[in-house]
Amino acid sequence: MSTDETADVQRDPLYVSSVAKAFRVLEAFGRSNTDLSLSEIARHCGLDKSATQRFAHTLWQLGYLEKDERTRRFRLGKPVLDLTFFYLRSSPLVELATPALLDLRQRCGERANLSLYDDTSIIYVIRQQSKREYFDSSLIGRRVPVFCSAGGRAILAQLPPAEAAAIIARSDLVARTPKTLTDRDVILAKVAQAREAGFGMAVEETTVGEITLGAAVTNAAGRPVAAVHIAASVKDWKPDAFAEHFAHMVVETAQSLSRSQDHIPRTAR
Amino acid sequence: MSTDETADVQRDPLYVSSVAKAFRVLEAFGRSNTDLSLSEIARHCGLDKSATQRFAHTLWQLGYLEKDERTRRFRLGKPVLDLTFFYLRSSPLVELATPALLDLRQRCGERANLSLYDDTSIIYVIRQQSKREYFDSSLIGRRVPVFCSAGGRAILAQLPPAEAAAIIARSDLVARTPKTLTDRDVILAKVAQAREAGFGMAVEETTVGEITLGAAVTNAAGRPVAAVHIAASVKDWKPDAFAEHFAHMVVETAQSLSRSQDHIPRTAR
DNA sequence: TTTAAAGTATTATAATGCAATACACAAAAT
DNA sequence: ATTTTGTGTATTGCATTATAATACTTTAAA
Repeated sequence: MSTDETADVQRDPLYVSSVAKAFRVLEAFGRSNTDLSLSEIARHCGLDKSATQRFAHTLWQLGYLEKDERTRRFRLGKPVLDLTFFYLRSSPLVELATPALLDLRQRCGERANLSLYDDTSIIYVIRQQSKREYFDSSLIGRRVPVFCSAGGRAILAQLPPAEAAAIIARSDLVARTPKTLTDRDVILAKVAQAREAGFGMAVEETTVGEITLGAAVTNAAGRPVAAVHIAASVKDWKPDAFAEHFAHMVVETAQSLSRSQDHIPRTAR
Repeated sequence: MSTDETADVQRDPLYVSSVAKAFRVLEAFGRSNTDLSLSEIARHCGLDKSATQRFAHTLWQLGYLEKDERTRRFRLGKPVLDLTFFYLRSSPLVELATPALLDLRQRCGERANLSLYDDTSIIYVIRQQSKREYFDSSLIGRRVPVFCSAGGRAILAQLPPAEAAAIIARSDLVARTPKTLTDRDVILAKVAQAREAGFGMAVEETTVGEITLGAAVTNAAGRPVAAVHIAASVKDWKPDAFAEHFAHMVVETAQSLSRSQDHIPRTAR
């Protein structure tokens, strides 16, 4: 992304820059929620007309882009879904968590999720939905910053405090709702609180009207790798009551997944 | 994939073959459900040692592959999940179907799914789960052949008979369970039956113990683009009773999604 | 009808990706 | 211990391949 980084990899004889450009084209579709014309793609990913033409064409040949012959606009192709399937299918954690989250949803009657930890964000990988909700929230692959999510704070709480602080420092502390906490120290206090309690909470910080509660899943080495969390409507639950009713279930589920991480034959992380 | 096809694209001056090789590396992970070593990747995708080395390295730099520094084995990276998110988020059909399927699940108490049609297979994109089930079945991105699935047959039934026959002819008619129908004519009869009834059925043809019922979603031009389907246990339902209870709900949901395809502002297909 | 803008096709140039090869390391096998 | 085999990593000269400029075509707007 940064120019320095680009300079670094230019000295790397194994680095094939064409591949990087192809992915910049695919990633352009993250900046728009509609289909894109060739020149829109070029604008989004900063490639010139020729390069965009060649990579869009190649990706289209491979099926990773679809093209509407009438409007000449591109969209992502269905093979991107295959890659996600391969990812999920090969994850022992996802496999174990699937039935566990279904149980959790049935026991608490609210939406139950598993998210994977990735640097400054968490990514939703399993969603056991119970009620209608905001569309984006229902999708696999959604990223949410750690600093303003219940699961993210639970994860930060399992990291050495210095490391957690570094993650926050590296995060883009932008408010997603009017209630998002964006002050570094206030967030760290919330993380400390999560460390104490064994679970994190966030009230309307990522989505208006939504209250969430999460607990971290750790690997055999004690490092957080994921979070189990549940979400409900602020109309149905006051924060205290929510925690009192459900915290123990969420924590239990997360701990049970953490324990099973030890016995997994395939490589952990 | 075929040698002819490769020859074709070699004459295409816009085709960047490095990109294709990179995707062959990613697709290698579809052939295994564990992580892969460099030489295993090479074997799976038919690239030589050097090429595999360079593309795996590049994909790793980009984050699309993760590498366990201890075992030196690769797995897919989390960014592949982002692409699926971008795909799903930009699909008006997925957006509309999400609440519709949740309703459907709640009304019939069984698992409700939306799958997209792609040539000889359908791909699961929304899953509203209700009970524990076979792990693979719970994942987004799973592909199932049209010839042996309820939704697939419902889709074939909406195509001109000649086209449906061509799809079957092109399909790899391999049995997935002891009960999978693999005879061309028997399958076409099932498709005709689905055309008559307005919905398709399959009993233990893709997964042992599972009975499924599906209806096609068509776009404004009347072409099938997806299928709504439900799945239950053969222990709970005999085929006739299953259809009698639920067929109308599934068909209704599919039709309602088909109708709404007209009014979508963004490009349809 | 003109003008602009976007998409598509072509091509000479050299930079880039290529594959052979050499080196390093580990785990079996002897 | 010592060899052998398989795997991962690093290097490099060569020419294939991707590149980017440009010209052409189509579509949309003025």
